[in-house]
Amino acid sequence: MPRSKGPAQPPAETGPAAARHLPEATLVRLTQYLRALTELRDAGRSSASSEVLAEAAGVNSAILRKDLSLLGSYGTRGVGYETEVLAQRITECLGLTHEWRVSIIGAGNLGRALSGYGGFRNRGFSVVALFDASPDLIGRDVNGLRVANVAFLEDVLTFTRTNMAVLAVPGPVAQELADRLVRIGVRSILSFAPVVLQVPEGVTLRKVDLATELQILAYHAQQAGQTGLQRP
Amino acid sequence: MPRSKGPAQPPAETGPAAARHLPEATLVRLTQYLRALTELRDAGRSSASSEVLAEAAGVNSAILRKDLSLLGSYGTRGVGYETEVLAQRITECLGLTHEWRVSIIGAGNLGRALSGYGGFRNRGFSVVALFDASPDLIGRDVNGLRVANVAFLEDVLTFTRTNMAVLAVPGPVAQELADRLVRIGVRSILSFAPVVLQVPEGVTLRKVDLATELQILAYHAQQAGQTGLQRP
DNA sequence: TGGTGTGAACGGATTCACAGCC
DNA sequence: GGCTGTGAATCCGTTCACACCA
Repeated sequence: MPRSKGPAQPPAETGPAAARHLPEATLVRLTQYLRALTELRDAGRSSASSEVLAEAAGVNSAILRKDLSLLGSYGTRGVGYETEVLAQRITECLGLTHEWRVSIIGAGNLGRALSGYGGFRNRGFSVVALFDASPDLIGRDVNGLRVANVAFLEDVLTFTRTNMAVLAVPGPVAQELADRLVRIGVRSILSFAPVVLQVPEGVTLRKVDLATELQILAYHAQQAGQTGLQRP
Repeated sequence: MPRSKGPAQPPAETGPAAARHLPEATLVRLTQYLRALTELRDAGRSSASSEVLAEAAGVNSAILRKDLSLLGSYGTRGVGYETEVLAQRITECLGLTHEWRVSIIGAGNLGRALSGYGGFRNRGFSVVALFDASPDLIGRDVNGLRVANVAFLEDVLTFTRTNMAVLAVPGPVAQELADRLVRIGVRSILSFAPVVLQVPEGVTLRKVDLATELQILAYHAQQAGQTGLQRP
């Protein structure tokens, strides 16, 4: 579509590239669309309308169309979106065609849970190493991985060509480990440690905080005056 | 709502209550301020400026002052905020003075990790039950809790007076369990299952999706052209 | 003087509504 | 007729800048 002006078209982009900068909120939803598309396709649907797809992804259809329009025109008016084509397009956009090699630092309960999480392998992520500092854990087999000594972190990250790391360690040692990760060249870190981490520009850090999640639930429950089980 | 105009002042609120409706983004930061305040207080600081506090919480000071102003005036001009007083105020606002009784559904790696997570107990959450469907797990002791049979979910939730639940179960059974939780009266659910869950109005559902987090990291890494370790 | 509290400006994201295409 | 794609309007959240106060 030869859009005249408006929100700055990427000037004559070749191929199906486009999508320079996707808003964070859109990114989150794209991953949901991707899952919904996979389910619909596996259920034998070759196409779906924005209404159906939005329902499956748990969002409203207006925002879905808006999001998808950022990737370019991949729907057919009067019909909908081809599940296969669109899934492929989103996969490309998210950078999931590349193989991501993930190391998990910390082989406690959480680290072990993550290393066995099936949702990773399905989506282009391989867990290539699992580290701990405890002699009780080092050398043990966890989900087919041998727990490595975190003293050799740098060597193993290099050897395994790790390009993404998950921090599942206690708060007090998290910053120190993040520093080591950054120094050896890891630029993408997901942290479960309940502390504020400082990383230099150019490193992407995401945080998941379990206590925060419960605290926010508590706020909403309190707001609604729900202090116990609410029989209907 | 008869909103007159402007940013709608709560008309003449009595007592230190106020704070009808805190924005979601503010809630997330309040939990960060709370942690930062606890650390500062434990380090012996009885007061801190917005600048210091923001630094400790990993945000900028303007948004911190804005957030805190929503709770009422708790700072002293020229001085800052009293750590003790402010921590108490935030604790109240978030509804953390009440005791929250959490049941965890699913005693796999993730469920076990969560049941042992120290960050909960410290913040007014007690894990009161842990469930699973597998005969291999039922009856086993995990972090001082006996794994209960999920067949008796309703009875145990009632007995333990559970008012918050965490779903750490495989996707395919998550909706069914969410339905049972809702039916028995649970109104606050945190789900780790990688599926879209439907819950009725009045039930607060939060989702943590590990695959989504990695996918978003992948996007940013790809944007920056980082496909391997980046030596400095 | 130093630092809070807050209107006002700004920017980003969501919703609305419909033109345009199949 | 049905559904996408998208301007316009709206809502929400952040940043700015400064009046005001201890």
